[in-house]
Amino acid sequence: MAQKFHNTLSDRLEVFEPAEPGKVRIYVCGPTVYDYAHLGHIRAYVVYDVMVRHLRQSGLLVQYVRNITDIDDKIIKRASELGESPLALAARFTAAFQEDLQRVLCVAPDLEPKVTEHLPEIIALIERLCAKGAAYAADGDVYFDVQAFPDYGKLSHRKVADLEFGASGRLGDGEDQKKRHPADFALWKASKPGEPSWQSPWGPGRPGWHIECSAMCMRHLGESFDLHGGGLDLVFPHHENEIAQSEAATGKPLARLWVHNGFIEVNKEKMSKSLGNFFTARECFRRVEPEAVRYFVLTTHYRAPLSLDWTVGEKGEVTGFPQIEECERRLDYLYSTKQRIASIAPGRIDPSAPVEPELRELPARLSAALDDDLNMPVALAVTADLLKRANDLADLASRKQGKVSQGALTAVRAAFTALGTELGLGLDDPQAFLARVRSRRALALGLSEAEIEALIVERFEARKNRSFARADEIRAQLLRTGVELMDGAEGTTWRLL
RNA sequence: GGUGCCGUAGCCAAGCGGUUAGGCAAUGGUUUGCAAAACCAUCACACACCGGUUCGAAUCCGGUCGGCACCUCCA
Repeated sequence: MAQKFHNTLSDRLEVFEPAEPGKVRIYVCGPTVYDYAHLGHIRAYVVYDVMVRHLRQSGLLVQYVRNITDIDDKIIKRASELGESPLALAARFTAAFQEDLQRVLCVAPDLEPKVTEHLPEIIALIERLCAKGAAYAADGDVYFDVQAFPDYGKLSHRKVADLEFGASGRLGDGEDQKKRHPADFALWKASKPGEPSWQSPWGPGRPGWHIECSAMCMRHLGESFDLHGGGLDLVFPHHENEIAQSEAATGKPLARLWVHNGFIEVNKEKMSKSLGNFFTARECFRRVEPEAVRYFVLTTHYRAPLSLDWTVGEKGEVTGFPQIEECERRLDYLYSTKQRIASIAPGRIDPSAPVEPELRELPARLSAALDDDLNMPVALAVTADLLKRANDLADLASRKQGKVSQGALTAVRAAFTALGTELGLGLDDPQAFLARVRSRRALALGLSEAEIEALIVERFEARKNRSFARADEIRAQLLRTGVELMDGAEGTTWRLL
């Protein structure tokens, strides 16, 4: 089965074929670790996580590299504000980042290289560029000479002549006077006293923003590899510059397929650190299950904008994220369904009954959706179909004399497994997930689980004595506080509205 | 100024030239001591607007309107 992905380089959907059959080498630009990850970061890394999971599920051996940029101007600035050493600050936020991604069930990359561990590679690459005449030193800095690379602009589809220099209003720090051309960018920056620095042929300094990715991806994946990914905002200048400095040095295409994910938007604007309109992953995890955040990312195609809403209280404080809460309810449904399937009694299973062929096709449909430029919303539509069919089976098993086909159950379980391996959904223990969500909601409403349970016991006694009036009174009383009772074959359970 | 993206039924969201995408909400039904959950049905002859191409267009082309992004901080 062939995968198709949108290639930013050609701006078209392309059939994805790894250079080495059966093996895929992927590099995804990781974060600059000067703060906690926000939802935009989570979106990006969940998208590439689904991609990696899907490629692996398709039988490919994937080598997944995602860097950590642990030295940079913003890290230095934040560290000095906090009175912390830049490296300590970076280490702290690296750990937080890894923890956040783990909570949204992202598989760890095979390698997570750090800039500070690749200074020799970075310096060697800059020297190589200088030797080729593609870079020049100026007063302790080294710049890439854009005019020496005729292909400059091929990724972002723009011409150097068309660039509006200073459009973002960030020029004038003195760098432009050292540059031969305004589009030239720093490969190496001389350090100021007190800043972290490394020795180099140009004096003490630190790497520019783009060179580290070129050095690290080529170090770990070779001078040419299959797929390079990142956020849409990295297309220009970051990835354009990566291409320029890598290809100017090697003469080979850096990556064949360039994939970019869209932004999370707030009030139709991009969520970003600079606009200050972001929510950290941690803030969200306090209100919803991390897996619901993951599900939320899957609800929209990865290249389209994903718009985030939230509710506010009287003091203007954030009280919730309705869309993500909705995703949590979908996961509630998913886990309840899984639990229902798991609890079908052996006596209710008919080993010889036939299986609807549609049930067996579910994993293939899931896979086909992802083959098509990682169409996650369609994968969720397949998921909805699975859950409906699974509940149908569970309903059948709970009917008088009802029996379900062993083959159907096997097919449903296989589909659940595919859901976990391809989308990373439903990997938790159903009971644990459902109990956790319920407890958190009860806490948010200020309800005591023990009191609820006590009332359920009282109601059970009332019902046993056929005192339905009292039973209904308890139901109504709990309902007023937001607790809904559900009488099932195995006793009464409850949930929060 | 340059380069792109988006506008789909009450809300969210697929779609890439011809067959019911899907979800949420709402309403009706099956089920239940009463409920909920679950399932079924309806809402759905929707595709910003105006032209054009085509046997056929949400989908292709041209234009208009509205919104957004990038043009050296960004996932």
